[in-house]
Amino acid sequence: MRLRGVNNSATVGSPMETNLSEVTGSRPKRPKADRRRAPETGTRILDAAEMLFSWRGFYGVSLREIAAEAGVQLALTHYHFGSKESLFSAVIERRAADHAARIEAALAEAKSVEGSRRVRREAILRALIATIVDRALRGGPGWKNYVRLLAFVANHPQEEEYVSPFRTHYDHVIHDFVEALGLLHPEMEKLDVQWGFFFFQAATTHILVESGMLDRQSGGALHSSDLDTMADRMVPFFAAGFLGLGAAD
Amino acid sequence: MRLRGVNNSATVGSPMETNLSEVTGSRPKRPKADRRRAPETGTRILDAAEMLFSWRGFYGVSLREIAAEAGVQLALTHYHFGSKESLFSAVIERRAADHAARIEAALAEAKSVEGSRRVRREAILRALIATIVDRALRGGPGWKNYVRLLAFVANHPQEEEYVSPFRTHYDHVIHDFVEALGLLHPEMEKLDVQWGFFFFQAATTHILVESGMLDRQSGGALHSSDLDTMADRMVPFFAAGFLGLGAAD
DNA sequence: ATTTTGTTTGAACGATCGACCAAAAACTAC
DNA sequence: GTAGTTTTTGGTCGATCGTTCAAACAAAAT
Repeated sequence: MRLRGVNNSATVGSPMETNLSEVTGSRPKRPKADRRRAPETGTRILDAAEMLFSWRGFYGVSLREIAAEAGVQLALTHYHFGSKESLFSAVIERRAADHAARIEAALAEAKSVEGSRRVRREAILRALIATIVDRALRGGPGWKNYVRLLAFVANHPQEEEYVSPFRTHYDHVIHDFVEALGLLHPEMEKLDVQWGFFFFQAATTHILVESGMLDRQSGGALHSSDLDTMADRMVPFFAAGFLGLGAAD
Repeated sequence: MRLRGVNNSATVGSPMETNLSEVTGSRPKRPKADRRRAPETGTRILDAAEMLFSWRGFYGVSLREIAAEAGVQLALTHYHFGSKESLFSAVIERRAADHAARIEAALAEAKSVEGSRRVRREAILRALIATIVDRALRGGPGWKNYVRLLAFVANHPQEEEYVSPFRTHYDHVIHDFVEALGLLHPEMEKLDVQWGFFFFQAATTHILVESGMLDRQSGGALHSSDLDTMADRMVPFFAAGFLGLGAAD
């Protein structure tokens, strides 16, 4: 005879949103240092979900697959994260803030680069692609999946509801890049600056899903997993692209 | 007590693959002109599937949703197309050959354009994007959904099995574009030509899903649905991009 | 040692999934 | 009009979906 309200969110002692745990610490009991009790489960589920979501998207993966991949019981996914959508959000929340901050830091450094307009423009573009590639290749095992998931979601129509956590963390990053490029190019139409960066960002997100199209076309000579080489080619290509939209060089 | 073999594909009188109906006409009965009996059902299902798949992908749509959208019984999807995967393939097969042929025709015309290398390069790039945009905007109601579905699938990892029908129709198109650009630019590394066109194609497919990112960033000044304007900006941008990879101009 | 709290187990629930079928209906051919 | 074929109907199949629960277990706190 349990009351079954509108949404009796998660049973009694569920963790749920341990993300914002360092707010002001107004919890009734549980005084101090308790990081050492559940060393894995939550992380294991996040890792498995991150990997599977990045390949087949939100709809293409079941909680049973995630639990099996993580080697835990199905019910633990609900205990730790409440629902499938919350788990998806948690996967994003784990890295998004750090990722966005790294990109912003790289942009800040790029804005202080001296040199010709071409050099400074390339520095700005490199700040985005190099930071993303760096995380994908040198951020540890989960990061590559996260980057692919980021690209996967960015390529989805805006109508989908589960993409909103991404927008929260990355929209202002994109805005800052457009602003920096606009300041560098007062001679350009503001709309054309937006177009140019949009093309750059579109290519970036598409390529990161490793669709394998490139590998097929080149007969093995090129590999979409060779992200460092790709970044080295993208920067001069898209920097030159701005010339086609009226950028002075 | 029906025999239930490995795959007793579709019950007795199912149409199934009426696509290749103009082969050599070796069917036993059914002599001539019978186009006027089932004016809709199959088409209605295809239209509904095309629309729903383009927004939420293969996994995100159920046959019941498709049937409801088409206003027909669920079982009719199985009767006309056999399975969900076959229906997905049929959606692609309906337009892919025509679409690829239009792009190839535009490329052939572009290759005969006279003028500077810049002019000829822009003509080649325009052949792809303008043809796609033309179908999306002026091809009739279903085409816009098809183009979005095309982009949706192109942005998926190659491991997915249901993307193969797309590859069959479009891989050689991409190859021909790379070849044309390579002939126009003998001074460039062949790999760089591939990179350049890959960036162009990546931006194209990403943008066509109408992720709405552009609309948000520009505060309403730009609309990703304004595809004609986008094509006009893409062509000079990506044509100039090749300069960054060593193209003479 | 006992209570309290947090975590895991194993099993179900109602709903929905793709697939399938026998019978009715609609249509064509004779 | 009757016979034969194609299309539609309404329903069911087993499997799987996300979610939920009571009970068992583990770990701290008292």
